[in-house]
Amino acid sequence: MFKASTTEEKIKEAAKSVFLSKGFSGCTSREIAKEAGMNVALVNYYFRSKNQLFLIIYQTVMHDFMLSMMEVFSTELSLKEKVSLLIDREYEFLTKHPEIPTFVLNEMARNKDAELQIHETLNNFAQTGVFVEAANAQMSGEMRQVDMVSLTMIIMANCQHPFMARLLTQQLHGMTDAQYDMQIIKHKEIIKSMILNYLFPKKSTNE
Amino acid sequence: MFKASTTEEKIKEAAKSVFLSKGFSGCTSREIAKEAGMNVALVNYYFRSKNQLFLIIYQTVMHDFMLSMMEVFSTELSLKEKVSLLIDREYEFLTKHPEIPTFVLNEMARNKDAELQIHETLNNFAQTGVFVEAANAQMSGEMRQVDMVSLTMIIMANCQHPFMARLLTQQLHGMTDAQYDMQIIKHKEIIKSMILNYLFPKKSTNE
DNA sequence: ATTTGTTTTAAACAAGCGTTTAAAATCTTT
DNA sequence: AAAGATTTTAAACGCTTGTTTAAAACAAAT
Repeated sequence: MFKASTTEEKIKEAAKSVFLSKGFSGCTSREIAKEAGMNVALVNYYFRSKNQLFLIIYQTVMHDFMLSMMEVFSTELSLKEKVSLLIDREYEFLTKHPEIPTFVLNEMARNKDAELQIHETLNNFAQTGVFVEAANAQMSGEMRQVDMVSLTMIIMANCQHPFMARLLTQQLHGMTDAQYDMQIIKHKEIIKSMILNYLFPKKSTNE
Repeated sequence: MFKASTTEEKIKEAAKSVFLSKGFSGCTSREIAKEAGMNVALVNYYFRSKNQLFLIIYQTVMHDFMLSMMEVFSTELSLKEKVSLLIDREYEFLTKHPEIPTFVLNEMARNKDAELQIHETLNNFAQTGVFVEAANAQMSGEMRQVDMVSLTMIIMANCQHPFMARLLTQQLHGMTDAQYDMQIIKHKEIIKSMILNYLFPKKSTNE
């Protein structure tokens, strides 16, 4: 695997790695410079300050994060298939980047009134038309009457939380890393059927 | 409401409040002292160091957190009723202490190989006999065949995540604090029926 | 009232922080 | 090869960090 060539990319890579694992308050400028294999001053020569560098990293991470949740909505599948595919993609993404949800939520909490907003990604979300699609599916009776907020919460919770609470759950059940990796694969199928059974119940009595 | 009387309790209260909202790396000793209305030296006079004080706070918080998840298991209810009551209690607890899950998971990640373990609480968990109870319920066909790890994960995810991802979800859907508070009340009932429907499905064809 | 012990404070400590400066090293252009 | 511009470094800046010291304020006991 080829690593970054330019100095600027080296810094970004190092910063992303360190920020993701320790958070903004949990690391130092010198730690990032060391990870990038260079002087502290050079980091600031390219990015002016720790905070400026952080903002750039945060934006790219946030963008990837939101994109992973949204690209499914642009497909031509049925709503039920979309939900199923969304869960698959989320687990795939979070297996590669398990620290991202914790990182995003922590930094949003640290920087409440500041520039860590998500307006553009939010607009893209609305433009996919998935809201209208869900409303129609509920009207026709295909889908259970669940508001979009709770729908979002259910999917996010059951996808993200297993990766966020990994340490606690492993300790709680005395599991090794490998065991937990396998558990996650099993768990994905469980929550998928739980969610789909709930959202798209089989008609029982009438019709 | 009466506040703490002794100096030691004042420090503990202040430390708990600051640690919970900002985490260990996100706050300073002087900030805790200020919150307690006193000098920095006095905090160290009672607790020797920032880390020592933190460990005491972490233990009490962790204890409360685990207790909130476990006390339901000691009741004499059926397994289905236990799950239902557990969700109620979790939402009740997390409404009062919404920062605790994030705090616990963050500090576990920061202090991986260190003294933030949970062995005693873990033993109590096994002693409630809920594992045996679940195994029996699965054998008799009363409960779906879901391993205890996934069962734990499902409940934790759907209870804790709405409180952990509050800021993100509010921004995503443009909700006020009051709106989100109401959403949580609605959401609790939704995930309760989703989880119970899944774990204890109504027999359809045979019998 | 004076002594003794405890609690609280102001001030200082070395170390580490984010950031800047100025000089060295390297690359570009002529 | 020399000059100029760019990249990288070592060293320092002032400030904040966690922690300690020594003295002040207070309480209790003789």
